[in-house]
Amino acid sequence: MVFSKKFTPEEFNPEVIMNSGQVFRMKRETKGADGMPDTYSACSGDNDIYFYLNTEKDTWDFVCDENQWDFWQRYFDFDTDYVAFNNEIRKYEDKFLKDALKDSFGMRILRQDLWEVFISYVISQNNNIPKIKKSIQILCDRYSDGIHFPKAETLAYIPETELMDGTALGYRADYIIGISKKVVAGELDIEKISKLPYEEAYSKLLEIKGIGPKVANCIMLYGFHFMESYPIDTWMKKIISEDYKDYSKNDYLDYINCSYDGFQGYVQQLQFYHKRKTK
DNA sequence: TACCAGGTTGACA
DNA sequence: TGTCAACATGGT
Repeated sequence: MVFSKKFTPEEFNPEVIMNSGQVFRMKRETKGADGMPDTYSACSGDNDIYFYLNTEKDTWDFVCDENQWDFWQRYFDFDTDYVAFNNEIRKYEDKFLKDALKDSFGMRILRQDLWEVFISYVISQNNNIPKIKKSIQILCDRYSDGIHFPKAETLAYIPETELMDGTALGYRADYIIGISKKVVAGELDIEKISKLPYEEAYSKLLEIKGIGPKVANCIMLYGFHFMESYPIDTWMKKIISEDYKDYSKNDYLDYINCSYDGFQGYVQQLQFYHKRKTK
């Protein structure tokens, strides 16, 4: 079934979203040839969708099972007004952030499948985005149907040597197996953690081997949708030292938390995207 | 060819 | 509590 929605470019831009480092398996399937529009695809849990800009009606047309539409509206966070966030950002004299905003019109923070986010960000540690995408796709090809993400029940029983072989996962394979085993054994309930208050969820995540502060923050933001999470990776460190030279690290974080309370994670996403694009 | 990449762990001061 | 080498591996 097709569901149409009208968006300004400031409200929705899949090109920006899928290249922002928050999601590793949203794809542009066709590079619109012969007057056909670019078509994008996404998959989350057991749900699948594709979508494209309908230039005749000037709508974004989403094609998915009728009973999955609610899921996808939540996934894309369509209930949240990102233009309101942008208007808050415009109030401040922050040149880097304003440039970042212009550069990333249509950014949104997705509500992704918790399990996939968990494993994806364990894979992301000390890694680069093309290689993260590659490893994840190999997992999907080898241990699922090539489209959906492998289940914990599958990953838990793969020998470490096998999981390291040809996947480029390296030492992270051990973490993935460990986490999968805990889920299967019922010792780790990700859904339950996602419903805890911020601080409690964060410290629960840090108890898990393979998850440190950065990965925990990413899971909090991209999985649990705690919009106040502000993951700091090598790029964000670069931004703080190069583009906010006048601040000490603590002063900088105070500035972010005070000025953009409740959507720090969105601000971070704009900054991250912009910095990588203009490197 | 070195250095880097959406870092974390465990050891040691 | 803070610092630091080690960790696998492909991208740049």
